[in-house]
Amino acid sequence: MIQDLTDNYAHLFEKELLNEINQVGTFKDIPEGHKMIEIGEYVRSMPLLVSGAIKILREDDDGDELLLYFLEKGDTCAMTLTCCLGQTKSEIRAIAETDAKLIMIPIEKMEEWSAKYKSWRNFVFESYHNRLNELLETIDSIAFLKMDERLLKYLKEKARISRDNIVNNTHQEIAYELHTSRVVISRLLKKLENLGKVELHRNHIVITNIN
Amino acid sequence: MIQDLTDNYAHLFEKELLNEINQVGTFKDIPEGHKMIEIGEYVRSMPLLVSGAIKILREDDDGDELLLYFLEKGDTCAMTLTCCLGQTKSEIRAIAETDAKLIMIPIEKMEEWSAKYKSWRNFVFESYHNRLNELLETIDSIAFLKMDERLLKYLKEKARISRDNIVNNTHQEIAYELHTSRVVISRLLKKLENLGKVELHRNHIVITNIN
DNA sequence: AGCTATAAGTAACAACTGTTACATTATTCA
DNA sequence: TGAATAATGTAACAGTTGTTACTTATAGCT
Repeated sequence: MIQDLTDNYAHLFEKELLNEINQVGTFKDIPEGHKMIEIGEYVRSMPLLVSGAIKILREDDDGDELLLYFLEKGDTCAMTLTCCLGQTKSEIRAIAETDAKLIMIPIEKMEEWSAKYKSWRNFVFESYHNRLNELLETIDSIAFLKMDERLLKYLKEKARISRDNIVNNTHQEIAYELHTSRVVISRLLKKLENLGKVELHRNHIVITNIN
Repeated sequence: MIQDLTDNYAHLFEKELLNEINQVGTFKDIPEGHKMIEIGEYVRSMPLLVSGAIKILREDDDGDELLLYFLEKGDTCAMTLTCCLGQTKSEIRAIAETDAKLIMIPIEKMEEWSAKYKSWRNFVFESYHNRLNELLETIDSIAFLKMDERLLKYLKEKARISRDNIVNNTHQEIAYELHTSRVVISRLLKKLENLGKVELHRNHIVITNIN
């Protein structure tokens, strides 16, 4: 675990804090698709993401989903932070987008380290900052873009995360995450294919032109 | 200023911190409509809202606006927090929705107080928490609601803030904040009037049925 | 190979939202 | 008062998105 810490967080935290993390943190391996947090749950520890990607989803009263953003290496879940600190229920669902490794920190340490380590405070503030900006990005997409632009942006983001320009999702799955219907996605994807931007296959889409 | 501090923040902060705020904070009176923060600006001090309401707006590349949420008594601007700490440009615009009073705290104190006072850290964390939840609410509205429902929600929120069930805006202004067109708003307002939910007048709307 | 389940393609239509154009009403101010 | 300006009402139409229904294609499995 020392190695993972060093690789990902050493530049952020002072040595003493790294040692503490190493002592009280527990390492976790999460398989792709695993549901890590469900809406309404209480969260008892804070994850530091070491590798992989986590997708964060919102749901409305009818059970309709919406993808908010992805967490990646070096990120932590600001929503979890607020849940831990405020002892409130989770407002979001977290699912492993890829296999992921993370370090879990018991919530008791949060307050202690915030008082003790400037680097920890900065990390927490920075996390909030990043998450606010992600949410603003999401709002921009929903409010200002049409569905075809949102779809393209979504595909590029997915391709970036999988690192091979392939999106391993069915049209139905994409429709869920963008909160629209399968037929709409199929229609728009076909247009994108005609424009030479993607190649459509069963269960996956190849992004041919990343720009 | 002591009085304002006591009324609004005394239950949050320890005595020593209140004294410090009183020493370094400067009191500001803001008239309705005043633009407090513009997108792209650097922010050099942090506002504690004592009375009134501030509206927080997002803008896209074409200059189209969208209302994100309102700040009210006891709130601070989490966006400003991140700007101050990270020395980054503002992602949002802030305009006084009503006359407002606030206390400005120089950013240098942020780090110092975060180390020194638990109550300050809690306040900052709580602010982030609240702002994240406001943004989630905003996302819910845009993503899951149709325009008529968004409009009704908007009117109720405005009425709550003005405390007299009157929304002092033109259809055009409402259209800007919801990022749609004047004609759409006029059309939907007329429907709401026919349903007995509002009374339409020139330059203002009376909410007759708050439920 | 042939059956089954799942994924994707497509047409037709409905609903909602956005746009243009113009009429009507209210307010301001010279 | 009367002209100019701003706000609202309304119709007609266009574009986008959502829905239904059905067809076709593909992968997995016996």
